[in-house]
Amino acid sequence: MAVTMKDVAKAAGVSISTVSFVLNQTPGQSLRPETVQRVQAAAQTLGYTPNRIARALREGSSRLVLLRAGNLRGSGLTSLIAGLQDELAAHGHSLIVTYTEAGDDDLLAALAPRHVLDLGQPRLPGFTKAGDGGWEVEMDHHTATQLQYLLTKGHRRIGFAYPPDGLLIDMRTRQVQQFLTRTGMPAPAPLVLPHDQPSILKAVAEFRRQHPDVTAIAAFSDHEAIRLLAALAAQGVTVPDELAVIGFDEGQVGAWWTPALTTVKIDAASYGRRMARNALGLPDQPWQGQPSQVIVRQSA
Amino acid sequence: MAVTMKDVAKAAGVSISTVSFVLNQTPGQSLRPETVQRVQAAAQTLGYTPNRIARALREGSSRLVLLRAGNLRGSGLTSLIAGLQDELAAHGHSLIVTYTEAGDDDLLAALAPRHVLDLGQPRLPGFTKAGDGGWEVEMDHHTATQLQYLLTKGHRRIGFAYPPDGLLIDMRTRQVQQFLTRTGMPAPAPLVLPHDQPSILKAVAEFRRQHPDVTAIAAFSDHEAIRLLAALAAQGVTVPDELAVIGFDEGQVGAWWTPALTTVKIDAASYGRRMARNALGLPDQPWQGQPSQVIVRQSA
DNA sequence: GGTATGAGCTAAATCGTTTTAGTGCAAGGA
DNA sequence: TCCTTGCACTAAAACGATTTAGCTCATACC
Repeated sequence: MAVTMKDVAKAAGVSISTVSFVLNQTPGQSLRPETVQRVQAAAQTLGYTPNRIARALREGSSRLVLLRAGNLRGSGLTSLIAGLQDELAAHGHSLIVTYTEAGDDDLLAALAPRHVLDLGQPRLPGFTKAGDGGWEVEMDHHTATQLQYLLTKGHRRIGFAYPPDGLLIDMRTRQVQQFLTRTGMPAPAPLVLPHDQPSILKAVAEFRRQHPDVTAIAAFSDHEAIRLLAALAAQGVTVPDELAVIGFDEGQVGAWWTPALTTVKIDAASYGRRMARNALGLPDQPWQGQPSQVIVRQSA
Repeated sequence: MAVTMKDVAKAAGVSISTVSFVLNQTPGQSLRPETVQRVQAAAQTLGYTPNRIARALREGSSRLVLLRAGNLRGSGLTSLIAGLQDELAAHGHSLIVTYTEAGDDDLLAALAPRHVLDLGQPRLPGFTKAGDGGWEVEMDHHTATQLQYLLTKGHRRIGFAYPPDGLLIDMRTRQVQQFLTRTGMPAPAPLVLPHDQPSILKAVAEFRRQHPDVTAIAAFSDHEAIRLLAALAAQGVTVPDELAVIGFDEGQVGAWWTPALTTVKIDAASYGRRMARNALGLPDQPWQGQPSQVIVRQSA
C-alpha cells in the first residue's frame, strides 16, 4: 500500500488539509514553522509520494505534456525533447512523445495531458504574434542556415528534395522558396522522392533532365539526403562535383556514408524550453536566434 | 464541460450505478432490456466518454501499458509495437513507449500504468517457465535465422559485432555463442564497435589482424552493420568477397547502402499480441515460431 | 468590556468512477 | 398467512488529492 496524505497527517498529528498546505506551499496560508517541520519530517520518513491520478482528477488534467512528433526523427527532435523535458521537469511536469501519424483519441483521453504540442502545427498555441519566435520562425532560421551554406559555396541554382508526405513538408517548402526569393535567387527546383528505390531513380533521372543547371540540392532531412545520394551513386553522378547535396537535421548514418553527408545540426534544446514555458502558461522569455550549425563533410 | 455518468443517469432516468452497470456490462447484474436500451441511447446522444482519470483513481491504475524500448529502434520494434497496440486496444488499453535509458520515476508515477514492459528484461513477467516463448526464446529464434543464413552460405568462422552499451547486448551475445556451439562451430569472434568513427577503424583493423580466418560478421543490428560497412570500405576490404556482413532487424537505410545490406527482417507483431495478453493477465496463446526472414541483398 | 482581526488550524465538499450493500416488490412454496 | 427467493434497481462508500468555508483562540483597538 502506498503512503497517502492521510498517513502523513496521522503521523504528524495534523489534518490532511494542513499536510496539503505544507507540501504544496499553498500561498495565503499561515503555518507555524514548527508544524511545517513536523509535516515535512513525517512525509520524508514515511516516503510519501503524491498520487498523481488523484491529483489529476481533482485538477482536471494530468501534469503531463504530450508532444506529437509524427514521422519526425533526428537530432533536432532529440535536442528539442531534451529541452522540453528539462524545463517541464523543473515545474513538476512530464513529457510524453508519440510518433504516430494519427491522433489517438483513446490515448489522449487516458492521459488527459495539460497541453498537447503538435509539431505538425506550424504555429504552436501561444506563439500567436508574427515574428515572436514560434516554431515557424525557428525552422526558418535553420532552413536559412542550410541554404546560406550552398550560396556561400557559390551555388546559384538550387533544388529542394522532399518526401511525398509527412509533417512539416509544406512549411519547409515555403521557407526554401521565400529564402531564395529574398536573396534574389531563382526559385528552387522541386524534387519529390517517392518511398521505393526504383521510383526514386526515375524521379532523379527526370529531375536531372529537366533541371540540368541545378548544381546543389538541399534535402528535407538527412533521410532524404541519403536516399538521394544512393540514387545518384547508382546513376554515376559524382557528389559533390557534379551535384552537391546537403542534409538537414543531422541523422545517425550520414557521417558513415560515402561521400560523408554535409548537413545541418539543429540544437533545439533552448527552443524546447520555450515551448515548455509556453505550454505551462509561464511568462515567455525573449527569442534568441537558435544555433543551427553546418556540419561540413564531403557531400557539399 | 465533459458529459459525466451523472448526466447520462439523469437523462435516462436511472441512478449512476445503473449507468455504470450498463456501460461496463458488469457481470452478475440483471437489467431489463428496456433500461439497457434507454441508458445506451442517452449515453450515445449526449456523447458520453468515460473519464479515464476517475476510473484510474478508482481502479488503482490507468488502463495503460508502458513499453520501455531504451535505445532500440528498427522494424522489429515497430511491428512489436503494432501488435501490442492492436491487442491492447482490443481490451480497452493504450500503449505508451519510452525511448529513454533511465527509468523515469516521475513519468511512471504520473502514468500509473497497469503494466510495465521492459525490453531490457530478458524474461518478461508472466513468461516464467523455460521454453514458453518469452522474449528470450523469441530473440533466440531470430538470432538463429541470422546465423543459419551465414552457415548456409558456407561460412564457418563467424564474428559478432555489437555496440559497447545498450539493451539486449548480453542476451544476443549469449545466444550467438550458444547457437554456434550447438551447431558445432567455433565460438564467435567478438567485435566491439565504439561510438566514434576513428575508434571503429582501429577496432576493425585490430579485429582483422587477430581473426584473419573470419569470413562473415553478424551484426547486433542494422545500425552496427552500417557502421561496420563504412569502416570496411574505408580500409578497402571488399564486401562480401573478403568479408560478408549481415545486419539484424531491418533498418531504414540498409537498402540504400553500397553494397546493399543483407539483413534479417523481424515480424514481431504476433509476439506483441502475446506480450499484450500477458500484460493484461489474459490466458496465454500457444507460441508459434515467429517469422523472421532474411532479406537477401548484397553484403552477405 | 465588547468586538473586530488575524493566526493557525480543521471539516467537508469536490473531482467521476466503481463496487458493495441494500431496498422494495412480486412470485412461489409451506 | 408468512417466509424465502430473485429481480431490478438505488444509496452510499470508497479511491486520494485540492480547496473553500469555517472554527477557535489570542491579541488589539475603542
